Amino acid sequence: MQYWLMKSEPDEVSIDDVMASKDQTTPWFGVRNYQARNFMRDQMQVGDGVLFYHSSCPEPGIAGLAEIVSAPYSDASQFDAKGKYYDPKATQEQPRWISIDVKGTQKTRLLSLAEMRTIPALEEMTVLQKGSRLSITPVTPAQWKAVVKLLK
DNA sequence: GCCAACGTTGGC
DNA sequence: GCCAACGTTGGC
Repeated sequence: MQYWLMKSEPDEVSIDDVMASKDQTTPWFGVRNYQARNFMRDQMQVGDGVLFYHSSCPEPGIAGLAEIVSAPYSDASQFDAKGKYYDPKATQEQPRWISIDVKGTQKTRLLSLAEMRTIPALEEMTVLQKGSRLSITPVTPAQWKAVVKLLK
C-alpha cells in the first residue's frame, strides 16, 4: 500500500468530473513521461491512496482524495493519430504508454499550494520541491496523514 | 505571457 | 555517449 499525488488540469479532468463519472471512476490516460509511467507500471497497486491535485489553474492545490482501482493497461490514446496524446512510435504489440483507473473517494476543500508550503510536515513533499514537474509523485505515509488531517 | 527547470531529440 | 537545441510543465 502506497500513496501518490496525481496532477490533473481541472480544465481537462477536475475532481468534480471524477466524482460525477460512473462509479466515480475515470481512466487516467495521457501520461507521457517515463518516470511517471514507471510509477504506474511498477509500483501502483489497487487500493493505493491518491491526493488529487489541480494544476495549471488559478488556484493550484489538492482538491480531493482518490484511490487506484485497476491494474495498468495499455493507454488507447497513444494510437489515436488525431489526438494530442498520439505517439507514432507506439504499436498495439508494443504499447509505450499505460493507463490506470482512479476512483474519487471524496471531494475536499482546496488545500492550496500556498498553504501546503506553510506546513512543516509537508516540507519534503516532492511536488513542493523546486523545479518539480512530475505529474505523479510518491507521498509518504506521514505526508498523507498530515494532508488528510488538514482536509478534515 | 514570462521564464526556470527539466526532459527529449538528434547530430556528431 | 556528449551536449546543444528545442519542447514542455506549471507557478506566478
